[in-house]
Amino acid sequence: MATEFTGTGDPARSMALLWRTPGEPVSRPGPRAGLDVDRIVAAAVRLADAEGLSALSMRRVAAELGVGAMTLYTHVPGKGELVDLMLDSVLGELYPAEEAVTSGSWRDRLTTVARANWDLFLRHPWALHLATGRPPLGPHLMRKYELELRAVDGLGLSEVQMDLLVTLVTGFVRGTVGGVQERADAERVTGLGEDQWWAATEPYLAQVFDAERFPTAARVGPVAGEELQAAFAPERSFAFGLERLLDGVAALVADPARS
Amino acid sequence: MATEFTGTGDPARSMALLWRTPGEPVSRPGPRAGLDVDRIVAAAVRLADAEGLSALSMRRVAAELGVGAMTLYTHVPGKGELVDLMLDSVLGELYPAEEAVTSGSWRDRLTTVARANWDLFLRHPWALHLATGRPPLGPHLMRKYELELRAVDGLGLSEVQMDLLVTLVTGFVRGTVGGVQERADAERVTGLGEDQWWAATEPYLAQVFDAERFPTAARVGPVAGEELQAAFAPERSFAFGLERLLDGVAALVADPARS
DNA sequence: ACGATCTCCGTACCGTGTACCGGAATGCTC
DNA sequence: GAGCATTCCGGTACACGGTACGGAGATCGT
Repeated sequence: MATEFTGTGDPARSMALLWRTPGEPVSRPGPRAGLDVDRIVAAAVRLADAEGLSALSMRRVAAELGVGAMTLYTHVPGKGELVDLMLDSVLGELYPAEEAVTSGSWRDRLTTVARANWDLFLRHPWALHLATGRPPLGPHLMRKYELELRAVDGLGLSEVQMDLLVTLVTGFVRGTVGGVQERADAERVTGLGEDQWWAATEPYLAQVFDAERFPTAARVGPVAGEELQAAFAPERSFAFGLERLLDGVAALVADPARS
Repeated sequence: MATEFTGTGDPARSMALLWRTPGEPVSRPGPRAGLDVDRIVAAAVRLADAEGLSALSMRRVAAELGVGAMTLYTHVPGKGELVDLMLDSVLGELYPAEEAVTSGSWRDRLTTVARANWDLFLRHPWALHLATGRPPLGPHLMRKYELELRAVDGLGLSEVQMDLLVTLVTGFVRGTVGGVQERADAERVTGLGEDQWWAATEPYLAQVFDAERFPTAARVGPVAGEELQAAFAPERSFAFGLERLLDGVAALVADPARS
């Protein structure tokens, strides 16, 4: 699994691709293209969904499309731009019904935002491993930002507070789903199930673990391990964290001047 | 920058290395080793601190130590185990003064936890890019877990709630510092400063951005961009998020049965 | 002195992103 | 219809990655 950076390509070329700015509309010489950007992006997303970001190589994507590796470079400047396009593409899946983010109580709206991001990361785990310090400013990212801001609009918060709040909620989801996903990824990478890994590790831990040095861990660890290993554990973490977060937001909404 | 997985090696071998279980204490034949695990780990941490996780290759670490690449494999089974050792090693920097996490109000204690994790990730940004679905259960990770649990002990919370809460706070820090760090990383990877990148991108965005479709973004974006681009912006995000989180925790502490 | 055992490491294999260049297909111009 | 600029396609090659393999030399117990 590799971390890819978004926004590593030429900004002009990236923006043109993201917004699908038509090149020359007139008919030009040369053979008709048997391939286009959308098909490449779709194939890359399918591949990354199925086998993870580490399986996403130009050769693999090309093979998936039945073309040579270098053919991709006719349509996409490089892997960096492809990753940008993949991300903006899947962001288009968010909020198919806009009303869900703009109507109801602010608590419901923020829950919708969190849940939507959660689901998206579950569908496309590779998106977690993208470093979006230079986000691909494509149409779907813009729409996402707009709708999430609307979810916190009209609460008497300042513009900066609104931005901070949206970032906080989406960041929380990113962190939480990351913890969940990393366990699943580990299973695929190591080929060992969680229980097998634990069975192989626990005896050695028992040898070195000093319950007198770590009394609280000795007390909490087993209980938490038991309780949070079940299938619904991710839901538990998500729900618990979101409730705390929303309670904190409620305090802010009640008194916006507190921060 | 690559995401590395912790816990990819043989559990038995990994645990023996993490806890530095002595092998055969008697003197054996063969030349004296000119290298040991600690020196390798220290060199690897230095390298990753300075140049990022993507620069961390076995060849580079070996070169740093003035030995051949394959020499490392005499002391460490592979790169996966080396990463485990690196992480547990830097976790040892946390909480040099244990009292800070065990005394004072719970709000102060949790602030200390968050701040300590924040500082650690700033010192060792590569740690953010480790997928810890199978955490290296070394002595320093154990100590970290113990101390962070103590920070939320005695508040009337259940064991599971304690574990969830610690995970929530550290997850929040991870997410927040990630956003900050990714910007700095992007600058190094692309060689473009944030302002240069924005200057190159903004004209294209202006061409395609439709203020009527995205009115809220049009209103909030510029203000937030202005306000949160300054040097202290990371601090702002961190402080804002932590206050919301702690306010939410206060509601839980006041009424532990609510979740 | 011998043999077992250990440290060190050169070579090699496969996989990566992509620069470079040649060959084939196409549509515009004349 | 001929010529040609332009475009698509993809084979080859390079530097770099982790590490399997096996050999050379050092050092100990016997």
